[in-house]
Amino acid sequence: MPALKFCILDADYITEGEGRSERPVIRIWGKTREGKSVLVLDRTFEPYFYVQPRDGLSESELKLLAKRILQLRIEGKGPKRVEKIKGRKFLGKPIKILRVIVGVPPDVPKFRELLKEWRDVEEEYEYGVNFYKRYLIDKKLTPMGWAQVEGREAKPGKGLRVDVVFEASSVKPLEENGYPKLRVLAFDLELVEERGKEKIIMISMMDNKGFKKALTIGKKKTLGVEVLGSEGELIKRFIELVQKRNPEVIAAYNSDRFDFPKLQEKAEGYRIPLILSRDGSHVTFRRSGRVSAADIKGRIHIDIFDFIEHILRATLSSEVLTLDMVAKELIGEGKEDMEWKDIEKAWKKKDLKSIASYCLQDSNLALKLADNLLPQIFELSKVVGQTPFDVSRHFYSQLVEWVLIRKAFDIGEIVPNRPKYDEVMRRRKVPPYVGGYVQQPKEGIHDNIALFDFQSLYPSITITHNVSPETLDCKDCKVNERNQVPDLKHHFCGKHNGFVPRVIEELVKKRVEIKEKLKRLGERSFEYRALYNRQYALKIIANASYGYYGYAGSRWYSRVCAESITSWGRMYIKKVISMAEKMKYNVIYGDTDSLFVKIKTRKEARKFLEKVNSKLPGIMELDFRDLYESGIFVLGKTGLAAKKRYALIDKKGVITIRGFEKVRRDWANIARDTQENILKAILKDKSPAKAVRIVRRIIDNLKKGKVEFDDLIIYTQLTKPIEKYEQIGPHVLAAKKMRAKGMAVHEGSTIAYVITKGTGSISERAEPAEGADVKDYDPDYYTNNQVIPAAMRVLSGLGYKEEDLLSKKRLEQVSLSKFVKK
DNA sequence: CTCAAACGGGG
DNA sequence: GGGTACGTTTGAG
Repeated sequence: MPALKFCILDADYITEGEGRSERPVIRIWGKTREGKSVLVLDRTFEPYFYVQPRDGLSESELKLLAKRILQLRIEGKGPKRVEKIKGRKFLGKPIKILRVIVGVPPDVPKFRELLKEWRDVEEEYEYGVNFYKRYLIDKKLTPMGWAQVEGREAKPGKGLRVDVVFEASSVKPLEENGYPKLRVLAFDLELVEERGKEKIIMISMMDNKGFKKALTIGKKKTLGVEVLGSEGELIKRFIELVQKRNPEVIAAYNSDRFDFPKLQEKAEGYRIPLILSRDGSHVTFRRSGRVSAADIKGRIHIDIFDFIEHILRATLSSEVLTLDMVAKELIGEGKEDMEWKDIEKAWKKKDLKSIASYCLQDSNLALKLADNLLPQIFELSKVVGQTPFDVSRHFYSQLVEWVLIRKAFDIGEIVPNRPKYDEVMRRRKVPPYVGGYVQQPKEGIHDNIALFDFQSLYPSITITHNVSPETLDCKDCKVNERNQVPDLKHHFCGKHNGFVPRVIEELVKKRVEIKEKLKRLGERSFEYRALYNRQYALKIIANASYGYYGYAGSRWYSRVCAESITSWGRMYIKKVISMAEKMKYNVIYGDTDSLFVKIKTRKEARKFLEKVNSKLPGIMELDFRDLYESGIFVLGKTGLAAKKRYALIDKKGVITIRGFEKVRRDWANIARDTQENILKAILKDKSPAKAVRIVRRIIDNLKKGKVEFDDLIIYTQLTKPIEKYEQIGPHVLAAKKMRAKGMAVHEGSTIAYVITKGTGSISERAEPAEGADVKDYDPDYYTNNQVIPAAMRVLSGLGYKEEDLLSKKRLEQVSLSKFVKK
């Protein structure tokens, strides 16, 4: 029988036929080693879900139940079969279960709905697993892994842009490494507002085969830019070029929420079919979480921002996830300065060259980021067993969940249901349990700091102490065999390995193996990069497993498990801190699984590490991160629960900031700029006194009216029609005033306003920026609600009070020596 | 104190 | 397209 080897890139399903004969077709999109694009069609897989009968049902009653299910009808159509399944378990205990096989995927929730209230039905399971995900799991297929399809080759039908179509009789996973070279195309849009309407003025594209293009609208020919006659023409040309370049991956930055919705809206308006797919279908939007993801059949649309927001954010030192900051950190290359409004100015001046260079720069960065991140996304796909499209949009909790679901299938465990809405709410309302241990920072500026942290503290605890919902408070092991939780009256079984610890242990073991292999490989090799990314994927999933126990939407939710893990965590970090102190080291700050210690040399740091690790049990291990020249540590707002707020400078002068940059766009520029300047004064000039002087000068300027009007404007969006607001915030009242003046404001408008002097609430004193008089602004508001809160985030930790910023009297000489602790 | 609403990324 | 899926902060009341 003809067979073909290919790498799985994406999967989905369609249906064929109608009524009773309607059936699903699984489609797997892939690529061969030789570079041929493949579409595999599998008609052999059927949708199903599980039904658990009421406890204590006799054999004959069970048969009757199965028969009754089989007799259900939806529009004359019944389930295909009902099977009694043996050997399944639920949370470790044997369970009686029926499997209901239906015609097409949408029948699953319909039939479930019909039988869920029945007296003889206890519960239904696995009705919420997407059909194509179900297929990948049941067939043990892994995206970005290889598979062999057997069956018959078919002609690509009309409108199918693939080299080979294969009708499968079977698809089996293969143990092979690597993946084919993929063509990646990045793009970017520029829009301006013209007469109150948004308009796409440019689209740039770039791919990893050297293709580069900027498209714009106009009449005049411009060097290096292709000029189209209208916005519609522009979009059509973009579609044409995408199809011509025929990429496997389409990447952009924030394209789920911005570029594709805009393209879709415009294309619809002009009645242009937005067909970028390989099967002739339009771009569709799939809800995933709170975002709609733009889906292009046969190609992988990766929104780089989504992946960074969900997964990479935690490892980035930047807290601002703009393309500029992210690119600077990941590829060492940022954007040229061009403020958002400058694009509009350039457009009015017909300065196409500037816009094109800006737009191409964005495509270029998106392409480089894709080049950098795709290998990580692909490894995540392999570990989780879900498509790159999906894993790049998942949260940590979802990654963990899919790993667990896959494993559950492999060992015959029925997957617990997602909690219902009420249950999620109940879980959220429960008072929080004690988290990680925080050793209050010794506030101020410190020199010579070494950072240590536990490598995977929580996963290590989960494995070492067998923390799992079904091993909790077991009755079948002796007291001295148990894993007793330090601060709680709970224990975990010492005899039988729990489901979750088993899965996590597998991840950790694989990671250890890979790390061993890495030691023998040159850092430059392709294999090294791939394996490095694999171990990283394993690490982040293992680390997220703890959070999954405490996540309100979890299928394997267990507050006690989460609580127990943090309890052990506190025990271990306290142990390390007290060891450090016994060795006469000064511990500046400790948080959950990390500690900052005053240590001068790397050698000394290593020595300290060795001593500590020799005293830790099992797989618990402390790591040495880095040595820093100096840093400032600041207490959180409450003073009690210290937040993670510190800034460090390493030996090369690179600044790491945590927890300060939280000033958002609905703040006035004056607050944002002030905060930035005082951080610079402290870290670069090491002068808190200078920082205070900066704030005082700004406050003084505010009083004297020596400020730029633009720096006072606050931008807030109307997210619903004005009439629908219950809470009338400042921007809502400003919008009403605008409307009264005959200006067009509607849902989605961004309202620019300033707060003026006078009486009444802040909202009542909000005036639209356009038409407001510079002289009318309220210096007190800008001082107390903008500049001071922004400044105090940094300065409170250095011992300053609000009064210090406000007082006119000369501040006593604050020298660096007061803060630098040698 | 609670509740509603906004932000993020993009332009 | 197989229910729902973020986490944090500000201002009003």
